[in-house]
Amino acid sequence: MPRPSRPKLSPQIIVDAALHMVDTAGDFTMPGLAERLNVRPSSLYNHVAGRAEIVELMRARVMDDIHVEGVGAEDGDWVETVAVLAREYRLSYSKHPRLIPLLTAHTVQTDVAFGMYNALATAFAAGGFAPAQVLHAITTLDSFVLGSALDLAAPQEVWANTPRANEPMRAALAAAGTAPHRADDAFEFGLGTLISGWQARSRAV
Amino acid sequence: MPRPSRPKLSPQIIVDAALHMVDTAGDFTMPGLAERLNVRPSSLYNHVAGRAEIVELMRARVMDDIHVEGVGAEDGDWVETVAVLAREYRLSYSKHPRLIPLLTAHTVQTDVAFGMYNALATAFAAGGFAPAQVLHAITTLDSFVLGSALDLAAPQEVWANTPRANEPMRAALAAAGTAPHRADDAFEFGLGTLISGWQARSRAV
DNA sequence: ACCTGAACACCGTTCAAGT
DNA sequence: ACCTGAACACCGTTCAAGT
Repeated sequence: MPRPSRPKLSPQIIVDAALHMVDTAGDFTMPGLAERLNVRPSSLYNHVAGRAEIVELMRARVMDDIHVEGVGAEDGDWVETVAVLAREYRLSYSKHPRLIPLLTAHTVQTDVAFGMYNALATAFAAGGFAPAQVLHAITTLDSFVLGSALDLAAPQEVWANTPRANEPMRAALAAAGTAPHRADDAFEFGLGTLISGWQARSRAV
Repeated sequence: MPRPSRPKLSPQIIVDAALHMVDTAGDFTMPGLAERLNVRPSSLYNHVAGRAEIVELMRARVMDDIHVEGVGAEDGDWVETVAVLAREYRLSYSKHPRLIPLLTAHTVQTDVAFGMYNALATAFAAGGFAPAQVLHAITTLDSFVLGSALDLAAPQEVWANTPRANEPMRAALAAAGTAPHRADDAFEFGLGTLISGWQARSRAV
């Protein structure tokens, strides 16, 4: 069968399949992708430039998943706006935790996330931060969310049975347990810490 | 020349060369490594298990570079201790920024960094945090430092000429400029934010 | 326009053969 | 003990050939 009346492939279809492979296997290859789509590897190149472009399309997919509409108008609470955006940002990552390591391979800062950056800038400016501080605050949140997302992809029993922990560390590990939402709790705690810090610095101005 | 009286290779030598390749080229391959060491690729396997182990050895090299001795004894200021450790932690990453993406590929939490985790646990416990919060605080710092390190590997003109920025964002970008230490400033700002937040929560207990 | 088959350069790894 | 050469399976990509 040389060519069906309707194409068997599209960027859309390819990205879906690649994302599924990453979710289940932690990575993807062009031959593996082709097999999954019942196609020869060379066929993929009729729709995407190559492997790198597929990664970028997955990045865009995740970023587009972030909802910013409506959040954080002029109606006041900049702290709440930042918190909502941060959670939304991380939530979109958490849907495909194993994708994150692939995305950090190049750190190509596409402008896909600009909707969120704009919303954050508005919120921090409303909080009274100077322009230079606004960018730093956004960068801080960005670093924290990305780092937290990497934590999601880590194996569950990260710090299990560890003989080399001292007393405070051992107590901390015992208290945290291996709760399935340990990473979630840690994220909320960290976000709370950042917000407390921003509030303190906002008042200090 | 089949075999010299003294070995031409060692894990030490291999890691040095790999690190140099990553620093200059952003990545390394087994053939490239071998060529640089004037050796055939298969020779490498007499000293390391494979490519993955080389990556782990580079990770260990970076982590061992962190100095924790002496810092944060019982002598009081837990905030200062945390700040020193965070800077030390990030400094060791910043010496090989292009290595970070390779390290995040697996997020293997080796216990190489346990000296620092222990020191952090002691400091946060001294700050009055409950055991469960201690682990969350450490995780927060870990995420933030790792995310910041990735920022270091990013290209310089990250947010250059961007038409889609709104007014607050544009002002922020203009204020920050493309200072060579923009990432450094952002890190210090973020660390300050976290510390303010921890202090606020410490007092609140 | 889009799928295929064959080909290429490259990679990571293994292993018997050498000294 | 340690380097080599040959070999293997696999990968990403190209491109002329088909319809």
